[in-house]
Amino acid sequence: MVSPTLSDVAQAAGVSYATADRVINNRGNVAQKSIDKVREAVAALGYVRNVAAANLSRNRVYRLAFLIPTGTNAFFNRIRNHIRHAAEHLSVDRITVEIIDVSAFSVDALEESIADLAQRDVDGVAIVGLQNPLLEGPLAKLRESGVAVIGLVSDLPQKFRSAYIGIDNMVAGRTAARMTGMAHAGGLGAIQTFVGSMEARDHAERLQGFCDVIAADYPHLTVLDPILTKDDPAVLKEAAGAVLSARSNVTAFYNVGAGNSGLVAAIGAAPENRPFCVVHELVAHSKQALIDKHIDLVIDQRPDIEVNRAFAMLRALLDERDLPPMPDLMPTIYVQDNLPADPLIDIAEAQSR
Amino acid sequence: MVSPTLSDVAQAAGVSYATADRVINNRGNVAQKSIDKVREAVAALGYVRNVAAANLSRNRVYRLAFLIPTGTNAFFNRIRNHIRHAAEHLSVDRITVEIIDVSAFSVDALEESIADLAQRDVDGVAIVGLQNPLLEGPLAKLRESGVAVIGLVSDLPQKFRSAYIGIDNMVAGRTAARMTGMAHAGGLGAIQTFVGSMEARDHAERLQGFCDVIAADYPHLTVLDPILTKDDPAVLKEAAGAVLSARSNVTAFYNVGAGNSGLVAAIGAAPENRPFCVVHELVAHSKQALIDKHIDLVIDQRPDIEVNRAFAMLRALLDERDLPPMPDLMPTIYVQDNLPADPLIDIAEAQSR
DNA sequence: CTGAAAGCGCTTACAG
DNA sequence: CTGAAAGCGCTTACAG
Repeated sequence: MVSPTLSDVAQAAGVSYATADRVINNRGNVAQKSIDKVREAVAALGYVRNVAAANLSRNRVYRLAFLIPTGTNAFFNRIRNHIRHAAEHLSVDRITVEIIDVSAFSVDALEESIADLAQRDVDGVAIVGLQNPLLEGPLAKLRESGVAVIGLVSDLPQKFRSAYIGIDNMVAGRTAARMTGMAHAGGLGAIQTFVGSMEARDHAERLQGFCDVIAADYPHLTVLDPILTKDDPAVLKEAAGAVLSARSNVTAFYNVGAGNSGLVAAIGAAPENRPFCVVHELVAHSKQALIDKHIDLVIDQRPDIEVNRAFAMLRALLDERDLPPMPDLMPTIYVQDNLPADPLIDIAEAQSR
Repeated sequence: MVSPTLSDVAQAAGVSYATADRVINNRGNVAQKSIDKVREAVAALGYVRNVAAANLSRNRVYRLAFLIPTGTNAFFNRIRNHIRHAAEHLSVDRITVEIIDVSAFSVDALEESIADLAQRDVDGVAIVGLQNPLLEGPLAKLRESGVAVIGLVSDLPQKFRSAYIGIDNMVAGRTAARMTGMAHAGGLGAIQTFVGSMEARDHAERLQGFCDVIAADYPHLTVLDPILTKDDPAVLKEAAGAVLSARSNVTAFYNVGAGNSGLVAAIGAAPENRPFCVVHELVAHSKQALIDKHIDLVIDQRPDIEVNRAFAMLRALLDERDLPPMPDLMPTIYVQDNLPADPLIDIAEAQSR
C-alpha cells in the first residue's frame, strides 16, 4: 500500500503529468473536462501531495524573520535564545532565520521595520506586535507581496496577520488571582499590585483578570491600587521596600509587569514575614527567587513553545498546507518544584546584564 | 549564499559524487586519503545533508507504532486521541501510525507485544513501559533489527531504549505538596492521601515527593497514611465519603492515582466545607470538577506535548540526525482559570464511558 | 576502492 | 489548453 504519486493520478485520469500538476496546484489554463477527470482520480486514489518533493524540486528555502523588541528585558532575551536555538536545528530543513531588533513599544519604529521587510527578501515573519492602525498599511503591503505574517506574544491588527501565537493575558491575570486567593486559605488579606504602565494592553488585561477573580471568589481580599513602576527594577525595589517597612497589612504582592529583580531585592532585604508573591515570566532571576523562597509563584507564557509554534505555523503557511494541531496556549504556573532545567533561561539573563 | 550540495563537496574534494556520499554516510570501502579530502571539503564548505532529499530518494516511509495500555483509563484514551490526531497531519510526511493495545500493567502481555513487533514491519515504536528485566530480551531483539525504541509516560529498562519521554513523578508529587502547603497559609492541617497501588512505581514516587516537601517545608501539616484504591472510582467514592462524613480534621485530599470520578462524586454529595483537593491528569471529569469548584488543582503531564515529542524523537532517530531541542518535561498545574480548550480531552472521556 | 547513471515525486520553463 | 523533459539533492544498484 504505497501511496499514489502524481503520475498515478495522471495515468488514471488519462492526462499528462503536467496537466495533472496544473489541476492539483490550481495553476489555471486547463479544460474543465481535464479538471474533472483529475479531481476524480485524486479522490479515487486518495492522492496526497508530497510536500518534501515539491519543495526539493523548486529548491525551496524558507527565509524567516522575527521582529523582537530590543532592550534588556530578560523575557525577550529568552525569546531570542529560543529562536536562535531552534534555528540551529532548522538549517537542516533549509530554513534561514533572522532576528530583527525593533525599538520597544514604539509604534513608529515598528511601522518602519515592517515597511523595511517588504524590501528584504523574506518569506515569512513573526512580529511582536501592537494593536495600532498605523501598522495596517505596511502590513497590507507585506502580505500583498506574498509574505506570511503572524503575531507573536503581542498581537497585530487581526485582519492583517494570518495567526496569533501568544497567551490571553486576561487568563494569566485570572490564574494569578486564583493562586493568590487559595494561598489565603479563607483568611483576610490585602494585595499590593504593581504595573509597568496602564497603557500597556497586556498589563491592563492581566490586572483586569486578576481583579475579576478576586472580586468574584475571594471577597474577603482587597486589591490595593496598583503602583506604577515603568517596569523599572529600581522603582519596584523602592516601592516594595516602602510597603514592607511600613509593616502594613499587606498579605500579598502581585507584579503584573517586569522589573522583578527590584521586587526580589526588596524582599531579600526584609525576608521575615514577607507577603505571598506572584510575578510573571520565568527568567534567571525569577527562577532563582523561587528557589530562594523569596517569591512563591511565577506565571509563565512558555516562550519556548511559542517560538516552536511560530516556526511550525510559518512553515505550514508557506507550504499552503493544513495547520498542525495547536490547542490554545495557556499560562503555566511554576513553583520551586516544577522548574524546568532550561539552559536558555540562564543564557538569556546573562546576556541582559 | 545557497547552501552547498554533495556535488559541491565532491568537486572540492576531487572525488566522485558516489565517493563523497560514501564518506558522508559512513558506508565504508573508501581510501583513508579520500575520506580526509571529503571531510576537509565538508568542513570548508559547511555542507549539511539535505534530509528531505535523502528520504525522497530512498522513498522513505516511516512506519511507527505506539504500545498503549488498554482499559477505560481516561488518561490513556487522551493519549490515544492525541496520537490519532497527530497522525492525521503526519500522512503528508509519509508517516503511518499504528496504535497497539496492550493489557494494562501486565508484564507478560507487554513482553509478548514487544516480541510481536519484531515480526511486524515497523521502523520506530514508542512504548508505555515497565521497568522489568523480562522485557530486555525482546527489546534487544527489536533494536538489533534496527527499530528505534523510546519509552513513553512510563519508562523501559534504560539500556534498551534510546530515549524516555515523560515526567518525573517525584517532581509531580513535590509540586502537589507545594500547592497543598501554600493553600494552608501557615495553618494546621491533615492531608488524606489516596493511592492506586504502592507497587505502581509512579504512585510510589509521587507519594514520596509529596511527603518529602511537606516534611521539609510544611511541618505543621500531617500526611495521613494513604488509602489504597486500586484506581477504582467506587472505592474512592466510598473512602472519601467516609472521611467527609466523619467530620474529621482532614483539611486536604491528595489523590496520587486515578479514579477521580469517585472522589468528585463523594465531594459533590457533601460540598460544604470540603477539603482542599489535588488530583492528577486533566481529563473530562477532572476538568469539569475544577470548573464546578469541586476540586482545586490538577497536576497534568501534558500528554499532547509528550505525543508530539515522541513523533519528533522517532523521526530524528530514524533520520539519524541530531535530536531537536527538548527541555525537560515538567508537570503542569491547572486551576479553573488556565484550562485549555482542548477538544481531545472531552473526546477521550466520551469514549471511555 | 571508485565512478557513471537511474530514479525518488515533484516544479518549471519550453514547445506546440 | 496540453505534453515532453530537465532538474532539485540525494540513494542505490551496477560495472569496473
